Parts: sequence; C-alpha cells; structure tokens
Amino acid sequence: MNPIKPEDAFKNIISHSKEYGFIFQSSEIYDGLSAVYDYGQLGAELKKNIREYWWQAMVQMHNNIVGIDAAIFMHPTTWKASGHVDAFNDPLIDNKDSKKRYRADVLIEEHIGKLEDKIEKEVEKAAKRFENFDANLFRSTNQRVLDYQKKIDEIEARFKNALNANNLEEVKQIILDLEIVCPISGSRNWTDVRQFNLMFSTSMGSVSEDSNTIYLRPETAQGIFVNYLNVQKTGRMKIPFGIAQTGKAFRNEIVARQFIFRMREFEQMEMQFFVKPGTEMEWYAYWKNTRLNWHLSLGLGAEKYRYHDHAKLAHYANAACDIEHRFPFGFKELEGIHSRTDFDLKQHETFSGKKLQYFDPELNQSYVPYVVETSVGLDRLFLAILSSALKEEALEGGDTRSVLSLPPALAPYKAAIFPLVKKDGLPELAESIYTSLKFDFNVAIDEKDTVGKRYRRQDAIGTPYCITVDHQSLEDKTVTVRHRDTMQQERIAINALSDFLQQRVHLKSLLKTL
RNA sequence: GCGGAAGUAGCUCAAUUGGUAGAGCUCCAGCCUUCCAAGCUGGAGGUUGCGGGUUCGAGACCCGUCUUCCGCUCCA
Repeated sequence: MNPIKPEDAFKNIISHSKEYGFIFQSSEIYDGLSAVYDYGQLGAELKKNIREYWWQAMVQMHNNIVGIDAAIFMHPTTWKASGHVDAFNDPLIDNKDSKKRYRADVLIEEHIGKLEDKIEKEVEKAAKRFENFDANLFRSTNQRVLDYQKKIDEIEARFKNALNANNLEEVKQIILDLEIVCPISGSRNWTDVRQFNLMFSTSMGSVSEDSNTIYLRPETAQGIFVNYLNVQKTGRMKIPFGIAQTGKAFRNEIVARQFIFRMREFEQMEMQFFVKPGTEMEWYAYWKNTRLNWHLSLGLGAEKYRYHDHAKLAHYANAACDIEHRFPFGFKELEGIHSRTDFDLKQHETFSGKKLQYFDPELNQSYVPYVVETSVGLDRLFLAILSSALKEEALEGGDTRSVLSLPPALAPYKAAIFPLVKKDGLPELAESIYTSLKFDFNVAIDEKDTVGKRYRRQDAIGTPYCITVDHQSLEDKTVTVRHRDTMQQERIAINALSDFLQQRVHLKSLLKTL
C-alpha cells in the first residue's frame, strides 16, 4: 500500500469534514465565500466541547482567573490605541516582474527623498564654489533648487489629495507619472494599488458618515484590556490574576487559505494575565509550560508539538513564543504566548485619559500591571484535533476503516445505542436506554443497517462507545459496550452504563490530568 | 496578488476525434440477518460551479468569473 501523501491526507480531512457534517463552506449554494466556513451538526458539538475544556481549564481550575464576554464592536479609539488603525491601513502595490510588494506611499516618499538628495547636492556644490555662502539664500533663489522643490511640493500635494480622497487609481498614476521603477526588476510593470486594511469596518447608526465608522474587532484582547479595571475592582482581584475570554475576531486577510487554518472570521480563546512589573518573565515561563501541558493532555502525541521562540519581537512584547502543531501541511502556529509588557494598558491610559493602575497593598503603591497573554485559535485547535484524530486503519482481512480517535470527552456523541436487530423488543429496550442516558450525555440511537455498518458509522464521527442491545439483554439486563479504538467488547449491566460513561467521557477525566 | 492544478449525484470517479451524462459507495422505503461496512427488491438524487462564445450539436474547445488545493508573497 502506498503511504498517504500529506497533500492527500489534508484533502481527506476536508472531505471527511464535509461528508459527516463537521464543516461546510459558507454559502456553498452561492459558490461559497472565500475563506469563510460554517460548522455543521457534528462540528458545532466538537467545537463547543473544545471551548468548554479550555474554559474550565482556565476559569474553573484557577481561582484567580475569571472569564468575560466582551462585545465585538468597540469604540473606534480602541483601535487607534492598540495600533491597528495606523499599522494596517497601507496602500500596497505589486511589481508584476519581481513579484515584490511595496507600500505605495513608501515608494513615493522614497522618490521625494531622491529629489531632496539632489537639492542637497546642489547646495553642497554651491557651497564649495562660493565664499560667504548663504545656504538659505541659495535655496530660495537658485533656479534648479526651486524647480526640484516645486516638483516635491507638487508630488506631495497630489499624493495627499489622492490619499484623502482614497483615490487609489490616482496613487498608481502618480507612481507611473514619476516613472518609479522596482528596485529589483527595474521595471514599471505595476499592479493596481490596493488598500489592505485588515480590519473590517461597518457603520453604526442609520446615517453613514465617517464619524460613525466602527470596526469588527481584529483581536479579542482589547476587550479585556479596556475592562481590566472593571473586573479587578468588582471581582476584588489581586495581582497576579487573569481574565479569560472566547469569541469571534475578524481579519480581512490578503491571502486566507488552508481550510479553516486561516479564516476571515475566526474564534480566539485567550487569557490575559496581569502581573507585577518585573515578574513577567517568571509568569511567561509558567504559562508557556502550562499551556503546552494542556495541549499534551489531549493525547494527540507529544511529537506533534514544539515551541517556536520569536527572535524578532513585536513592538509591544519583550518575549514571545508560539506553540506549534504539526498539521498535515507542516508545523504551524496553534497558540501564542506573549509577554506584552504594559504597552496596551499604557496606550489606553493615554488615549482615554483614564488611569488604569492597580494599587498593590503589599508594596503600598500603584502601578500599571504587566501582561502575559495566552491566545489560541479555536478553529486551528479544532483542525489540529480533527486531523490528528482521523485515521485510515487497516484491519485483518484487508479491510480498512475510517476512525476518528477523538479524546472521548470532546467527541460529539459520547455513545451510540443499537438494537442488534429491529425486532423482538430490542428497539424498545434500546429506546429506553437512550431516554435514560440523554439527560447526562449526548447520545445517538441507530437501528438502520447491519450492526457492523453502524459501528463503522460511529467510528467515522468519533463516538467512543457503542452500546448494543441483544437478546441476552432482555433476559439479564446487560448490554455489550464496544470500544471505538480497540473494537473490543465487554458486557455491562444496563444500570451501570451511566457510571461507566461518566468516568470516561466527562471533561473531568481530562481536567484531572492537568 | 503572481504562478500551477482542479471543480461532473452527499462521497470517490467515468464519459473515445465534440454526438442521448454513467458506475460504485452513500441516502430513502421494504425484505433477510444473533455483533464489525460486502445478501435481495424498489426508489431518490444532475441546468456537468456560474455567465458568455464557437458549433447543426459542448461535460469536453475559447473568453470571463467564482471557489478550492499547491508554491511564492503576506501574516499586528
């Protein structure tokens, strides 16, 4: 048998996701919407269980961490303070020959810079020629300098107007008119200028005016920062403490691909941990370790994880690393752990004019706390779990089965109940077992097709246990329980089923391993 | 965004130089059946991604467009 190529394995995951109702492309009947996906009936369950495990591990297991649920809409100034407005609002242009991308404004400014250099050279030359040289007088009278300066002023004015009017065609025309060439290819074969603002915007209120523009949050973190003092005071939190949150965030990615790995609408699960300045590196190390252990607890295999320490740090961080997971397409970021210093809170202090300080009773002084962030992509985690769990297993006799070895606590259905045959009162007994279990567990019932087929169907969606009612069940009130991964069966009393499942499929079974 | 590949039933795929869109699995209704997808009968499911064009005739050829995967690029 040929080994499955990674590319095929990934395609297999995508088609499995669709075939069994985990993930569908958004608006599929309209040809889909690029890089947007919907979770189907089983995907929604799995995703919910993953989120719940994260939440309990964070909030329920730590008495100094609480959870919030901030709105997606935030005051527009939030994104000025966070740096998102300025940093991600650039007009970009590509050179078709070198395939390099440039910021259009930088290209134009560099061109202006060259003109300014020429002026300086004129000034230098003149300074050598004349004694008692008056540079200012020269600048204001020399014709060549005046011509250059006039050109600069014209370009700047034109560029400013184009940007203010958001006229990207004009920006491109400026580049063409100035005969700016790509430094690498030397060609003037440019694409159109495009504005890549990674934030989605919409307008609040019925009248759309500039002042009403608000953004869909590009990260959930800011909802925690702006609330940190509310939570600290009303929750009587003492540093160190954490605020956790799960929720949607939106980024208008230039290139969004690889199934649900990079989507335009995605869900983050993050926790901001507020600490005393100077202690942040200890907590950074603590969370780095704690979070990896959480991932390892899922049992997907330690070899699937590694740290990637950032050599180049973002402006707000003094330490950062990713926990990477080996996806079918290689090791990629799953979770980020960042020591964000007091950058965010300081920025919000500046922009809001409000003090965001914490009074430390031990030190008897106030300070802006430092922040250590853990931020995991729920959709990425979903993909990591799904792709690691899905196996094509060769069985004796040349048969294969498709089995989704999900951690039982995360599986959409905890158990499926089958009457062995559809007669002799077996369906009725199966129904009564289903009814008694459904209050505590998400369970399925299926009487269609041979029992072998039903086992395989449940294997493919990751149901850890199949409970089969047979003729013996009618006599001694026992059933067989078949294990998904081993395909082994054991006989259990019907009234012991609830305890059996409780011990194996409850989130507690995972939480206890942390 | 650039380059490459692809899109036919829920899934995996056929369809000869352009000549009536098919199969297997799945699904549905039954029959049979005492534990690992394989028996029997019947049935449903398609404007071949979408829109144009060439042609007597297009799933196939041409143009555009959407979507997906791969490489490059980007990624606070």
